[in-house]
Amino acid sequence: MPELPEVENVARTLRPRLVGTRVLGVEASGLPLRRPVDLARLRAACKNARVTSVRRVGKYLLLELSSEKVVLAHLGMSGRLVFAASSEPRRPHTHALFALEGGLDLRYVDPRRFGVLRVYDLAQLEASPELSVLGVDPLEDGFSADYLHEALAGTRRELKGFLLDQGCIAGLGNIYACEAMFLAGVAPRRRTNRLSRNRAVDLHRAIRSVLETGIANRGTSFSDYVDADGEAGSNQDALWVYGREGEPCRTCKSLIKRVVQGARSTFYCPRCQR
DNA sequence: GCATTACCCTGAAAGC
DNA sequence: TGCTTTCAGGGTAATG
Repeated sequence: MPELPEVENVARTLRPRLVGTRVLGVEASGLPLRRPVDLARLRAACKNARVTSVRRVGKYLLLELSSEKVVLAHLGMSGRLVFAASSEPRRPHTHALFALEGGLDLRYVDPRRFGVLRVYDLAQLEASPELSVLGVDPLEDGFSADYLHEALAGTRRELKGFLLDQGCIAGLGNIYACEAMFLAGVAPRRRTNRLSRNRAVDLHRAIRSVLETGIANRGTSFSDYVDADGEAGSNQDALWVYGREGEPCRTCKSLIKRVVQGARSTFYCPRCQR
């Protein structure tokens, strides 16, 4: 389940082999992802264009091209963007394939098809329906303790729902939201407007910390996630609460609890988080 | 404005 | 063993 750290690692592993490389052609399975894939538009944007940069915004990957177009990709729940030799057989659920010069492919594989693959004009990217609604990226300078405190104070939602809202903070998903709440010592059902400035400072620090740790550990690989080189991450071994229902808290030994909020599981320590 | 629910989808795990 | 059911969840839309 790719969240910000996993997408960041995909971007980092794509860059060395992708930037400066020419795309020779594009193929697609014809099956829709979360939205249909417009193969004609992809081909027109990519054919004989060079990749000029690979960026990440929230959970979105952006491949900028010399054609002044941008390929926007979201990996959904089970999506992978991986390199493969063009001679290598295609794995099942390969929904897009970018043939690169040098005999290499970049392949988009997504069994559950919750992902997104679209093309935008570079000049219109920021106004796209995907990016225009995003809040601040938590690794960017704009994500300060002040920003977070103000955003928390401006609503009275439950904290967990706030953290998952990409319009507030772009890039947190279920795993890192749970981990950040644990590190900050805040209960998932706490109303955001009831959090003091000190608690906001703690939460800000915790969000940065769990994301940076996730990146350093090359992502959390529970089932599907691998980077562009096909390598799994190790952050699943460093989690405090996520997926640990009924197991002892690593800090106080209380049993980790699970509740459902907005149809998503939330894991927390009832003693450490208040 | 916000919470809840359904939906999209497939593979893994659980249940029988 | 083998079949069926349940569950997982990111984002969106509909509903209350």
